[in-house]
Amino acid sequence: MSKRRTTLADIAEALDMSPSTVSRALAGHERISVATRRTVREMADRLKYRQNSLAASLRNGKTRLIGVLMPTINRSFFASVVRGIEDVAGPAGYSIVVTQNDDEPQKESSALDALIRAQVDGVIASLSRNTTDYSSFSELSDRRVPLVLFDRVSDRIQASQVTIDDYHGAFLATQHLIDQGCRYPVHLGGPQHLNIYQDRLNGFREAIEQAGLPFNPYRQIMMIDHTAEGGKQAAEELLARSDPPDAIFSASDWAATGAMRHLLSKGVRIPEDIAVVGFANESFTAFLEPSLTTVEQFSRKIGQEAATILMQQLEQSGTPKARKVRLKPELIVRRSSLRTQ
Amino acid sequence: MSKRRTTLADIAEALDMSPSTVSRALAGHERISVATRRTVREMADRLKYRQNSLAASLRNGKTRLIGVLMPTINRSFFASVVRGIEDVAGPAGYSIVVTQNDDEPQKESSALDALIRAQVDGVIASLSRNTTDYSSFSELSDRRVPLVLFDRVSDRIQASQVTIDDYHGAFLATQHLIDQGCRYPVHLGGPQHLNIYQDRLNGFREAIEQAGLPFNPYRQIMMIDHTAEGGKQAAEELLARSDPPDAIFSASDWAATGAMRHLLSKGVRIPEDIAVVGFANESFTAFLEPSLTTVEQFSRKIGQEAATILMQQLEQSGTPKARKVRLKPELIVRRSSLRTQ
DNA sequence: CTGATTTGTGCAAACGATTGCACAAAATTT
DNA sequence: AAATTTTGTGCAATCGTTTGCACAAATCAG
Repeated sequence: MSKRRTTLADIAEALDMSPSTVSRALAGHERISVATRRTVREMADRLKYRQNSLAASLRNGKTRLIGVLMPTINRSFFASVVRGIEDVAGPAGYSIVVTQNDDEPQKESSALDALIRAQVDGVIASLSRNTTDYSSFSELSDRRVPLVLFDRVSDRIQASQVTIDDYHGAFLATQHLIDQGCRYPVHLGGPQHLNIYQDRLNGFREAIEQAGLPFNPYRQIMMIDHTAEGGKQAAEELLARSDPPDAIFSASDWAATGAMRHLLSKGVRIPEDIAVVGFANESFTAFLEPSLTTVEQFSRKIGQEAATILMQQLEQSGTPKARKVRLKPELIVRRSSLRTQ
Repeated sequence: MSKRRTTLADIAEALDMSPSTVSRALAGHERISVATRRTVREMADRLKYRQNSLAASLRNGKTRLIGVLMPTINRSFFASVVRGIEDVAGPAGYSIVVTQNDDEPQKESSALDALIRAQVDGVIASLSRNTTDYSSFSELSDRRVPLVLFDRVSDRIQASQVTIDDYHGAFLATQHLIDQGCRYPVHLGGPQHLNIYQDRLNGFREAIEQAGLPFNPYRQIMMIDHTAEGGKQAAEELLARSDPPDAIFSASDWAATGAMRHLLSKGVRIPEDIAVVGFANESFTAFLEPSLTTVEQFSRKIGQEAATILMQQLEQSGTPKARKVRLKPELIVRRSSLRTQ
């Protein structure tokens, strides 16, 4: 059997021409006669030739590989983003190398290392929860590898950004709760060094203040772990208060779900006693009982945007102008917050 | 600025030695004196050298890249599998290239093409729903690229396989329903040319027959689209019957969820009137009302197993012995099926 | 029919890392 | 002190493609 894979040289030999001609013929170079092009293509087919992109990349400095770095692929938001990236990058002839940081800065930098070694043409990344040292990223810009950040971004890194307007989403959600007659909403927030959680909190506060309602940050903001369990614990704590809230706006669907389950198990009526709104529009939220009002953040679209921007930066050589795109989120009103008829 | 990235030659020049020595020093070659090794490593650090794996791969024929091909990454099962693959492959120094087939055979073969061109060392794949032509896969074996199939596999492709025992999972689920006193369960099945759906159906049938209950395939098996909507439609149809079932075993959690919502909205009590069991243990199923009994298929574990097998085949050169691993699923009993106290 | 283009192809040098072979210097043995 | 082994390093080829330059043959203009 032919142990070695067929190369340009093999085709050349079979056709008694030089590898250069074969290369050009396959590339559709204009100076190669149509006849030769056909012959070469046929022989290439017959020999099942596949370009060795390693060699090609080495030669021309482009791999058509794009690196993706995210906390974990294993969560619907991020998986959707990858999907969105693929939507755009795939048809453009790019392949995707996925790496994860597990919210550990150390894994982040080793993942970036791997991507650099793989000579990816560009990188799309969301920061780890604990990233404080941005030097790993500066290595990218040193090497002129275009970078697009999404969701968890930082202005301290020189890069394009794709985010959703978390502030606006939170504002809409809170305003909606107030519209429904809630007067004392509580926000389940996340780590404030991440812009997304900060923005959601700000939108929450702003909506309350604009409505002229009293606002007590100590009573109306809880920092929690954004899991179902974290939501449950928060709900427990809230119910134990002498003045439980009449609404909960969670920065995540998971915590909202956990809270909701606990409240229901304690006989609290949703939304009559306490209205609940989540964030992310996880696919299952429509099927909860009651169905959960939440904020759609168009994760797939985020990936598409990020990839589009990256593609642009890759095509136009030399122009590094960082772009910032901010998508508008959308409030999805469902039963968990719908008090009025 | 240094436009060009630093290469071995740069380090060699700075240290006034040959690239060969530098290469060996970095690789920790024993014949290089410890002193030289140190000097070289320090200079490499100072110059921020990163190996160009393209060049290295081209030279030694290994890319330390593994290709993953699946219907869509955008579904929790597959995202988890990727996670599992990463768990094993990452620490072993491999990077992952993700491609999708969207259940279209044509995309499947072009994805494989891309992987071949990228010279991946091995491939982990789940077949597209409609794969009938296996020639794209035979190109892999022609090129001696090890292949591990998972979940949706085919014996017509020469490759290792990692699956879960769908038959057993379905059997357990159905047996449980019978234990709970159900006498007339209906199965919501999927496309029978996929082994997984076939196995689930067989497990269902077998459990009924072993229990000595009557079994009418025309009344007790429905082929549906496995989405929430598909489940809802199935439920509608079942309720319209003169003899509605007393249990539903769905081949997916999504259909089970859709069915459950519809049943509840029509005043059917779950599990008293109709017990429901799903398949997959999607993360949200614990939070449905009632919480959904389902079958855990250890998706992350599947990925880990597949990667482990692939790693083995990559390390031991020349031994192609295909392995088949079949994981045991686990029944997760929750309220949607728990009739007895 | 001569000189200027155009057309079609080949040569050879990259791209960056690795490695078999060679060989000098140092260390060891006799 | 000579012979042998060990240690440390360099030379040069190689992996498979691409491409600037060169050049012959064919075509065209005058």
